[in-house]
Amino acid sequence: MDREIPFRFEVTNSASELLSEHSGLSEGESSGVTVSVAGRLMLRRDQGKIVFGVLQDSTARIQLFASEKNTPDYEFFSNLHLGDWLGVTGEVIRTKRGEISVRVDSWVCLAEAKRSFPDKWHGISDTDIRYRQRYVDLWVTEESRKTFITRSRILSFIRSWLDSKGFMEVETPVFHPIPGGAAARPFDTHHNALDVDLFLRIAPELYLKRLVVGGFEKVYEMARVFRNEGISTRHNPEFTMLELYEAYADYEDIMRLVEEMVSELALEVCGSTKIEYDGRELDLSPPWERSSMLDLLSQKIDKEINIQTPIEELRELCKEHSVPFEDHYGPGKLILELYEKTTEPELWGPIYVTDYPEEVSPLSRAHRSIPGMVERFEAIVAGRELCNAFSEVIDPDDQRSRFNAQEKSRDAGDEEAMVVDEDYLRALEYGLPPTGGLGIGIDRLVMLLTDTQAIRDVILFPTLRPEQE
RNA sequence: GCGCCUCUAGCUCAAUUGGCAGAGCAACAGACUCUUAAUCUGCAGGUUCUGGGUUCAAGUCCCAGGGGGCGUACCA
Repeated sequence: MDREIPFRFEVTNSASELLSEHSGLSEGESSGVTVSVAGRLMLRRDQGKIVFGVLQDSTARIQLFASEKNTPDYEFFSNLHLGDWLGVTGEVIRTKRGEISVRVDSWVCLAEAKRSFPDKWHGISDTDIRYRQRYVDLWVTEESRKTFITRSRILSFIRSWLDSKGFMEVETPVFHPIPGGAAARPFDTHHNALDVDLFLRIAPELYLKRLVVGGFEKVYEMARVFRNEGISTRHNPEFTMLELYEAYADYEDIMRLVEEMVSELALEVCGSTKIEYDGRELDLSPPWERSSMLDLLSQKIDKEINIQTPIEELRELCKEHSVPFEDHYGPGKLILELYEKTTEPELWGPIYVTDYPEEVSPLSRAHRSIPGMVERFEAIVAGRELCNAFSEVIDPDDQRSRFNAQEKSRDAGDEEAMVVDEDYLRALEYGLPPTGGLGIGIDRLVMLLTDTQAIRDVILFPTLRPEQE
């Protein structure tokens, strides 16, 4: 059946518009209104001289009513395949059985489905097919479509929210000569004309702070970042991170910003600041609880710990709580490991865990009153780390010695330790004002607000091993 | 990386202690003028992920490989 496919089709209404605009029709009544809709044929019920179809567009499903009497090429119409794209023009009616329908007074095939669609009742249960053939999944898995619509709404809400607060969206390089701004293993690549090795960014942080040096006082980027690490329900090698920097602000300002933004976001996309994740309740309304990491840890292991605690004692505690560690770990790293293995897993949140050891936070400014610690916080929401933020290091000499300390641990075997970035130090030498910075994992935020358990469910095309012939 | 589980028709799933590989939907050919996953009749559809092995006989048991899932490690 070779049917000519037109180059365009004029749609007058979406399915959901038709359903709401004609909800007043009574059974068997015709509206007198002629409309044009387009979409995919998802169901077909052949009755002989009449046939019912269900047309789905991006908004809803609406029934088509075709009859031998009204519908041109009726034979062809009743032989359409599930999955075929149609453009239909006709009067809006309500059938005798009460279904709002478009009577097929004229129609055109807009694309033929040459492969048969999945089982119309069961859909696709094989997650591999769902991820690899997302173009089919989106049609047959309602939750999947909803999740990605919500993701889009989340992104546009965040953008307009930040814009309204005077933030400016910027784009910084994806290719980095030096991977920086986070502790992670990068992907590497090569530019032929320049003959230089480059890395895909693991974070946009250092470029964004250069922009604050440049005078853009409030900047943010929705940054796709790349980390060459394992894949799991919570990790995809490429993911989206929101980073923002605000001049003249400290980490407490950022805490207020995060709780305000996230709670308003929840209200917008979930209709409430009280949501449910994985069957558990979560109240996102501000203010969120705050507690220092040392307090939480000390309380958990029932022993007063601080950065002055002797390293032998910390090592003993690690052994005691079966937390693995390596010899080159300093007190700060040992404390962080202890906290992450013993305390963090039991937090549900939302809670701000504040003040981290300087040793594990090379870009965070020294705490104004606690020696050896920095002004940094992570928000734990639904038991997971939602964001990481701090008062930024602004002093170039301080930053240099932090980088040097990172170099040392790199030499000691830490492959993820940061590398000295001379140009970044040069930027700081021109002067960075007090600045608060934030990074939020957008994919995990979407998981939180869509109550999904796998990061693959919120990424349209997650990283998979390529199919083999 | 490591551990456990899994792979049967386009899709969703069966197949007893090892004994002729099946059903529903989709497709194909028909019937039917108000259906709602329509229904009914008929027909067709397979390298049971791949390669070895054990056996009279393997979808089923063993070995190796591949895909996928979950957990764990690294991490956000």
